[in-house]
Amino acid sequence: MADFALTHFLPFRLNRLAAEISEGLATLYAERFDIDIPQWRVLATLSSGETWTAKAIVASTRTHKSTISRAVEALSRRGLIESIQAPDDKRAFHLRLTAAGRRLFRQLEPLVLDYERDLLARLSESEGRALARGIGALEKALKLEERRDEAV
Amino acid sequence: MADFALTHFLPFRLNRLAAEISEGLATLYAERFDIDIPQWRVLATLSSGETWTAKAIVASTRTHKSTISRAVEALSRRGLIESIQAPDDKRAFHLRLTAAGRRLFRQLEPLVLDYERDLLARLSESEGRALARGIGALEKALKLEERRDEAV
DNA sequence: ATATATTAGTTGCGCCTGAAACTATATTTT
DNA sequence: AAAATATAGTTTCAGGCGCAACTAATATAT
Repeated sequence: MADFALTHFLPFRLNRLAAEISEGLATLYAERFDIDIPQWRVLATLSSGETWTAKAIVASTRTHKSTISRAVEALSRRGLIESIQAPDDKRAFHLRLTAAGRRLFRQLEPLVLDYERDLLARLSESEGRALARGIGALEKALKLEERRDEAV
Repeated sequence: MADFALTHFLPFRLNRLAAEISEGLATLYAERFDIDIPQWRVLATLSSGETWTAKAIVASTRTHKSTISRAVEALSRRGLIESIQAPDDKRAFHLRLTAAGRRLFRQLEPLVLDYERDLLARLSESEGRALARGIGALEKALKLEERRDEAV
């Protein structure tokens, strides 16, 4: 029987990579801005300036709706996003960054982009391309690609 | 200012992929064997037949020591692994699968290998190679590679 | 029109996790 | 050799998470 090697097993390797990379990044913005991962996802999603419903953020980020709900509440409490009841559906809310939220995101953005850039800089160009190709293929296989039509 | 797109951001993409893939896999073995992810990692690590200390499993899997401690306790309680005090260091324990543990792993192994195979089968050969290359490069950049000298 | 089913978002609850403190043993320093 | 420091593994505790139940509103079926 061939030996099973956890450290060669794709799900484990992806998990370990994601944990390692996320932890570094999350520590970065937690320390300076007291933002956690779900909150970061909401801010980043809203960063384009468009309004999104919680439902659309859930679909786009594949994060549980209770988690998004709590992140939205925390960000609202801090005045970083605002929430306007949808006129056509009183259950739903159009969310968007406030001026303070945009200001915070402008500080956040270079931080996280630098983090990503520094990480990718440790790969050769062709390794970087291979990574992008492999990840894209997996996303396609799992139907995780961006679906613009999900946004409000 | 260039628009920031969370869905193109490497840490997010890795996280989402890992979550999606792990969840499917973990559900698979949770349902049939009542094993959770940390327990799976311990079993898989011990599957070669060698003995490992908890410390070595922690280093190899990059899982928190309290998590490994609890997984080891649960597996011991179920008689799937045994724990022998190290003669040269009374703080440490040499862990290994029992006969029942080996039996369980023999059932588990084809399940998880099929899962991985089915996943990779949705990629073309060259996409699969790109993925392996990209992941390997990231692991190297983060120094996550297997370190055989950490065992025992 | 009314009843039924579905949907957007929230909340209570139990579980898991990691940080930090702790115990027992080993190692290093003085 | 005693004291100080480090290490293997456990445990307590607080925080975060997902599930499932819930509320309020909307859509569908009869």
